[in-house]
Formats: sequence, C-alpha cells, structure tokens
Amino acid sequence: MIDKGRLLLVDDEEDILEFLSYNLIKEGYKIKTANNGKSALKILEKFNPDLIILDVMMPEMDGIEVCENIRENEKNDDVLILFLTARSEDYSELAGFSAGADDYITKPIKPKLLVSRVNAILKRKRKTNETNSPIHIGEININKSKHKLLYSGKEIYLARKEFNLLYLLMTIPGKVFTREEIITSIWKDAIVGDRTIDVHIRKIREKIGNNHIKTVKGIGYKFDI
Amino acid sequence: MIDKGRLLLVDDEEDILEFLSYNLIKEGYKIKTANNGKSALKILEKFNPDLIILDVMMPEMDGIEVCENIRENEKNDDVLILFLTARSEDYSELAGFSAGADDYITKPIKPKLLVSRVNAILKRKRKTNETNSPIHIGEININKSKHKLLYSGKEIYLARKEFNLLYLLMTIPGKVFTREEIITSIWKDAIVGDRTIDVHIRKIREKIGNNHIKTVKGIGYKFDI
DNA sequence: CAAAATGTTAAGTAATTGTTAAATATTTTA
DNA sequence: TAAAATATTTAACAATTACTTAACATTTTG
Repeated sequence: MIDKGRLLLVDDEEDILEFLSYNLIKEGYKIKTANNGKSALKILEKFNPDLIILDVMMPEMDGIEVCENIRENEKNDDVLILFLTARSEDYSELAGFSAGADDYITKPIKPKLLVSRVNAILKRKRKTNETNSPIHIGEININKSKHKLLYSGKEIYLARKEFNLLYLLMTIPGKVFTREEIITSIWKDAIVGDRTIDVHIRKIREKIGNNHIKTVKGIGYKFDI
Repeated sequence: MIDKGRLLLVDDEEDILEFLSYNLIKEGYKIKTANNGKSALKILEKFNPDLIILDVMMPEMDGIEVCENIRENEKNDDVLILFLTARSEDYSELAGFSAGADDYITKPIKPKLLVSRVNAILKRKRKTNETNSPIHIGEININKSKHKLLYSGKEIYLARKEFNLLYLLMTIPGKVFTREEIITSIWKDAIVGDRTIDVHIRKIREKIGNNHIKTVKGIGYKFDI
C-alpha cells in the first residue's frame, strides 16, 4: 500500500488510541502512538509526522500545552495538529487554535468523519507544499527550498523575512496581498508594528528595483511582471 | 434534470402563476407558488429560494410591502427579488428599488424575456457569490483580487473606493444600485455627504468614459454594456 | 418654470505609505 | 559563550495619495 502519510496519535486512553489506529491504518497511514505529552514530544523528534492528533484532555501535560511546546520550535512549523475535544465548543473560541492547532474533531469520534477530516487536511498540506516549488517569472528565479534568488542570472541575497515576503507575492503574480494576508502568512500570529511590512518591502525594492512590487494603496502589495 | 435553482412565485392571479411556472419549470427550476404576501412569507421560511418573483399589484399586502418584509430579516439578505409591474407603473419601479428589489419585468410577460432574465440574474448571483471573480463585460475587464482594470486592453488605475464602486456596479450589469445600497456596500456604516458618491462616479467616468455608468435619477446608478 | 437631483470643481482634510536611523533580536563566529 | 555580524522591528517624520466637502452649475422632471 502507498504511503499516504505519517500520523502521530496522542491520547492517554488506550482504547481511543486503538480506535484511531484501526481506522487510520485501514486508510493507509503510517501510525505511531504516544500516551502522554512527554513521550509525544520525544517521538516527534525522530518520527517526523505529517499530522499529529492530540487529545486536549490528558493528565500532567494537556493537549494545549503539548501543542504550544511543539510550535515553539520553528522546525515543527509545518506539522499539522488536529485536536480531539470533548464537546463542540464554538469554533473560534477554541483554545487550541491560539496554541497553534490546524483543526479539531469532537468526541464521540465518528470513523467516517475522522478519516475524511484527516484526508482533507493532508491533501491541503500537500497542495501547500507543492506551492513551495521554484518560481520563475521573467528575469526572476526564486527557489524557496534553496533560499536562492536569481535576478537576470545574478544571485541576490535576501534575508529570511524579505525572502519569504517576495516569495509570497510571487506565488500569485498580480494578486494583491492585503497587509493582513501578509502578516498572517509571514508573521503568523506575532504582533508587529504598522511600518514593518513597508520596511521589508523597501529592502526588497532596494535589491530588485522598483519595477515589480507595486503598492495598492489601502489594500496591500502585489508582484507584477 | 439538474437543479438550476429555486424560485418562489407570488401573484394573486392563478393564471399568471401557471404561466410563470410552466415556463420556468421547463427551464429546470424548482418552483413554489403563493397567491398572497402572507403565504409567500411563510413559504419563504422553509423553501429558501434563490429568487422571488413578486407581483407589485396584489390585494391586501402589495409587492412592495412583501418585499420590505422580506428585507427586514437579515437572513434573506441574499435572496433576489424580481418585480412584476404593469408597463406604465413608473412609481412602483421607484418604490420597488427602495424596498430592496433587484430587477423588474413589465407585463405583459414575454416567455423568452422572462426566462432569459431569470437565467441571467441567477447566473450573476452565483458568480458573485463564488468569490471576487473577475468580470469581463464588453471591452472592460475588472479583476478585484488583482485590483486591475483593463479598458480595451489598457490598464487603468482606479483608487480603492472608485474601484470598489465600479466593481459593485459591474457585478450585476443593468441592475440599478440605489444610493443606499452603494453606501452600505462600500462605506459600510460610515456617514458621508450627499455628493460623495457623485464625485466618485465622476472620477470613474473621467477614466472610462461616460458610456457605461448611467444615472437613474431618483434611484441610483447602473452599469450598462 | 420651479423643485429636486445630479454634475463639477477645487480645496481642505484624512489616511496611507515611504524613508531613515537607531534600538532590539537573533545568529554566527571565534 | 562572548563578541561580532546580521536581521528585524520600531519610531519619528516626510511625502504621497485618497477621500470628502462645499459651493455653485447644470440637468431632469412634472
């Protein structure tokens, strides 16, 4: 069977771990399990999962805490975290989201829903990863995995934030990215001042000239050919 | 047959209801009918139509009143309302728009016109609902996500308010947008003076010419091809 | 023709972005 | 690990652009 992805399941109840494993192995996923937060963090280092399913309610370290721990390390930026919660709280109020969760499932868990949720979220992740492929527009070549920018053949160095910002704009040339979109995409949930984006834009323009990045006043910035 | 959409027809004359039903069912629409305002409002709660065709002249509660009743409930914000009026009824046209109508058809109703009108208005609705999808009408291309306006191939820059205003009008060409609709859509709940819209309209006309945006005195503005 | 509504201008006001340099953070290097 | 080198953010202010208003002109309608 094809490797559909690697999942780490974390719950203190053995029954639930088994139930989850059973349904997800059947779908072709590779599974590891942990029955507390600590061991989850340990396994995480080696197993490199695509998705972690995390019970919120656990003794000692609860799911929220585990999640925060995971997210503290930038290395784990792109692992997906899916919470198991007891009741259906209001989506936006869920504490998990501010801790860095990507989605959640409420108990009792329905197998079909579980599977379709996991499939869906991983599918989205793959799509996102595909987007990280090199982009070539006009005389500009940008390669995210190599962190390399070529401007008419010459290499130009951009600092990380500058690079990510330019890359973001280039993912959809012509589209205006609002300041909000830019912040959520590059600064995640950090709070930064009003002029921060502008300064980065300026730095980029300094290096690649003023012809590509255009300001759309009141909305944001876009990359134009 | 494919579900093209759900229509609620309201008229006190059974003949007209039949005539409308016949022509619209043939087109693949799901139909419910009501022969007075009260029952229309009742059906509306459960049937959730995409479009309501409403005769202005009805005993007891006339179309205008029904329309106002419908619009009072925010839930019905996105249902389209199309009035049936007698040809000479200038006043009801006017009252209809301020009551929240989206379009109107005059009696006597020609089947072909009816059908094409209904098709068109629903098609536009879907498109508009989908996203801020680009709109292409005649020699004008407007793309909201790119904040880009092309007039016969040439790019024309519009400031934010101008752009949004033109985009709004173009979402439903031919539909007259009342000043109130324009205000709520573009200025949200800000309070602006009487001439503000006119000035923006003027700026747009300055840039794309006077052939497309038409003034409908006493009501508002529309975009015509 | 009078009333109402819209058109037109230019000027004033507000909002947004650009630009620096300096203050902090972070990463690298020795 | 401390110093050095880089990177990032902030803050103050300048510059630009967008938006609104107000006064008056013009058009439309009954």
